[in-house]
Amino acid sequence: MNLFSDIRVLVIDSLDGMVAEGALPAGLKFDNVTVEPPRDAAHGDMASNAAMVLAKPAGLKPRDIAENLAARLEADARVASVEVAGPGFLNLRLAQDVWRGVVTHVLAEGAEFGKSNTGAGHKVNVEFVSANPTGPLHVGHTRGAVFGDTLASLLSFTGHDVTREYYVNDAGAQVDVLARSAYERYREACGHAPEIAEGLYPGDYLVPVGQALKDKFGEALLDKGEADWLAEVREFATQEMMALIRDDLAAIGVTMDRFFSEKSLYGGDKIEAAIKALDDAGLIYEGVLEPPKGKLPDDWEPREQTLFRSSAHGDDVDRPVKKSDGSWTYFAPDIAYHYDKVTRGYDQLIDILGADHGGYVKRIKAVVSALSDGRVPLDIKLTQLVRLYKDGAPFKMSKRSGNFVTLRDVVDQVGADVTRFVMLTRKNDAPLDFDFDKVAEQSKDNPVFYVQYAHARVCSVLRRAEEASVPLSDSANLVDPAEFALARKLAEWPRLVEIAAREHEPHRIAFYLYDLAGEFHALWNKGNEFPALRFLQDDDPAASAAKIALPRAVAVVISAGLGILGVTPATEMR
RNA sequence: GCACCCGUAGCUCAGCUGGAUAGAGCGCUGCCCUCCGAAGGCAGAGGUCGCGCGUUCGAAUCGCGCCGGGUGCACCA
Repeated sequence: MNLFSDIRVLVIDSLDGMVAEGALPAGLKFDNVTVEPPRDAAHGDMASNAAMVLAKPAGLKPRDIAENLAARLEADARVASVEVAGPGFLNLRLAQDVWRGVVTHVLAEGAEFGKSNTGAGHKVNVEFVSANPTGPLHVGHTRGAVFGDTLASLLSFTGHDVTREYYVNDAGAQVDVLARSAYERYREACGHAPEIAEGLYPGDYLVPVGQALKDKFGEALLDKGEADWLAEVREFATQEMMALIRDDLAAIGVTMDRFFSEKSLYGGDKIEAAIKALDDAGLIYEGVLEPPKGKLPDDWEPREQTLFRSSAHGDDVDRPVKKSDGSWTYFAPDIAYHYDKVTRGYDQLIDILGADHGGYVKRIKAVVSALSDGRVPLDIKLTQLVRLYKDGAPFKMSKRSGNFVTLRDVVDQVGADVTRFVMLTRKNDAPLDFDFDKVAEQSKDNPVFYVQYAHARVCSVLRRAEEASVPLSDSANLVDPAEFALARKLAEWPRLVEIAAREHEPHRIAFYLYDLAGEFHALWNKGNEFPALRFLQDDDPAASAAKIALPRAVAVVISAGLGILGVTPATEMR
């Protein structure tokens, strides 16, 4: 149930009625008619722009349309009053029983409230994290992990068939570097001093891998040349790293449905098939790229290469798929991977990348557009930097020394719930400050706490209600403006979910929950001043039951919202 | 030089397929516990929505051009 779309249906029906009676010309499109919560509560519960958007095509004055429409809307039992305001807004006030009904409805629906079937029959693939299997996940990956996982949950909530997928870059030069780094740790385990050359991965996390190699191979690899051990060590170390990464993901509650190996694209004809598909579309040719203007690399030389005409699908320039020596570029397996996704029958692809990969967006979109004939939309979401603060000062990370803050560090210090919520307190494309001290704080400055506290307060009330043998009733008794405001906020939940899912913006859930908690805390405190507004009415179980329905409904929605975010709702916070 | 992202209150940021007098938190000022959890709440001050054109009944939102900040820019993955 979405109260806003319900009322919009009422508006559209009324407009149809006007058409039937000749008050409006036939053939009007009502697509642009909206029913929304007004920014200013003084404008009522809902506002519609119907009269304004229809005035021109209908050749009528907005206010004339509005007044006719208003009279029709007022005939509906749900509508208490309608006023025509400003240039032709319709400001609706709904009957008090509608808001009481919202509470009842929320309680009846429980965790189902706000779910929708807008995504029914839609297969969506969300690819995220996809970090190189060369070490543990760090904070930047954490943001992408939380964002992707939450978006996936949100899309499930709206009925989509969602696949969470991780693309494993297990075929490039970086896994050779991993293998060499692990080999040094292996030598170390065998009693030799390791030589961690410049360019190798220095992190301690490879020490146990070295030990494991020794356990497996004994000292058999020591005398061999690199050519003889590289493949085996690479395979082993990559497996170990993926195990590490899976554990990291599990630590913040992320479970992938599928890990797609880049290596699996080689050897068969996967890449060849993908390139052929492009070729069949006339998008592959041999050519020489122009040097970039204004920034000429020192070693520029014209080279004839196999190129993908990505510029035909929105990219700025064409992109090489083969190097001048005939081997594939890194881009070629990316093409094959997205081709694979397209052929797996998804209706929508979503890639979540770090902002430093912004330069690849157009070419990948070009690939999907070309290979799906424009049928499969690809949305690429970039997640901006996470800036760490500790004791009020920026926390420096140095990749070169292997001294970076890992996902594990963060989760160990502040917990998965807090980490997840905080990662969504900014829009994905805005930089995020992550302050270890602020985030651990239990005060209203900390949005996670603020929302959790609201939920815990409801649970506290319910515990007391049980002690006082207050029966639970789904019928709410709302009288005060603060109570109606809260019910109104609850009614926005399904609409908010719909928008967040459509825009692929899970942060909206976090912001909504913060607002909802704010309305709840306001009402709670009003009970200090006006005892009649307290949820528990002394020695009056029936009155208490009617008052408790509203906070119970709040808890239902907070719980559902936090569920999408992957955060546990706290029942007490002592 | 080109592309993408960002520019909203002193600070950090929201802002709904374009809607009315642009919001929140922090900070600042002043208040509220014989009272369900004050780990909370209420009120006040504070803004040329970077700038300029344009589209529109209506622009923070859409288009174009500037200015400022970030990121990325040939066979490296």
